[in-house]
Amino acid sequence: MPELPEVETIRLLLQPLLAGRRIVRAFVRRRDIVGFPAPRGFELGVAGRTVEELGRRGKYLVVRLDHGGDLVVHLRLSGHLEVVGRNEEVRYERVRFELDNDKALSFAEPRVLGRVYLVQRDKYPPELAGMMNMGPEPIHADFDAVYLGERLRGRTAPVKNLLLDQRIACGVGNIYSDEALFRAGIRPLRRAGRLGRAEVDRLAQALTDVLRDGIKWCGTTLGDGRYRLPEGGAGSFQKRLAVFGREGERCRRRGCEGVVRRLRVGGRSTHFCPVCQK
DNA sequence: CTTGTGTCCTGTAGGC
DNA sequence: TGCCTACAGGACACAA
Repeated sequence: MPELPEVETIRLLLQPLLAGRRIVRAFVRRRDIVGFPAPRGFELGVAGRTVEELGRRGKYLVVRLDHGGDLVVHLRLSGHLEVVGRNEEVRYERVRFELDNDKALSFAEPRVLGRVYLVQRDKYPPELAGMMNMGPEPIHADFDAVYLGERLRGRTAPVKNLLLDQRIACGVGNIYSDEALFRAGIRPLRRAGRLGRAEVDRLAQALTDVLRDGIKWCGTTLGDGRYRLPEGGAGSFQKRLAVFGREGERCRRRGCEGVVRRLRVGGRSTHFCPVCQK
């Protein structure tokens, strides 16, 4: 569910609630949610640590602890972080971190696909290889059309697939890839290596823009409301989606008669306007 | 190395 | 109402 803008929003809102707080102890309520180390070691390693600040890398949230520890969280499709009252119960809660102020940080994950890790900052284990091999952040300056062109050159896979590859551009998921392709006027099934220079330019810019817009509007809360802000509110980028989830509806571009179509690309539901995208 | 496909796990929506 | 299937914001392990 959460892509870069959602994780960044969570980071920004959680930061003031957690920074400087001590985690009194941790309860693992579902063992396979802990990616590293073993659940018992995770609980013991977290207990007593103080949160220094919150960081993010792609879709990973990094809670920096004192003594050089990083509590790394990946929300995958349905994970959710929330600060709640100490006695408040949370549905689908998998890990609970008791804080020193009668509140608790709750990690809920109905599908149990998300993971938490406790690692030393200078020594990430192989379980987090995906994070180590991640490409640049599309919202930063080291991501540009020259870089993207290099990575797409010679590739025959559909461009949509490569946008989802975190080694190329981290933080991009199913929603924002569709939206970026729409803004760039490129069909998702186009072979990545066949894009022209102007198209790559537009795509790089569109990725940067759409992720920044997503952050600006606090992310995308779809109908099921699975992504919520840590205080419970909703994001608002869903109101600005051009194609994602709009199959059969009219294209948003002024004067365009196109109807949004949906197809399956690399097993993922994919949306585009057949008029605006070539 | 690249690519496509299946799998992980659970809940929910929609068809019959 | 109840059963069954398909699908879901992600990432990997594979096979070809």
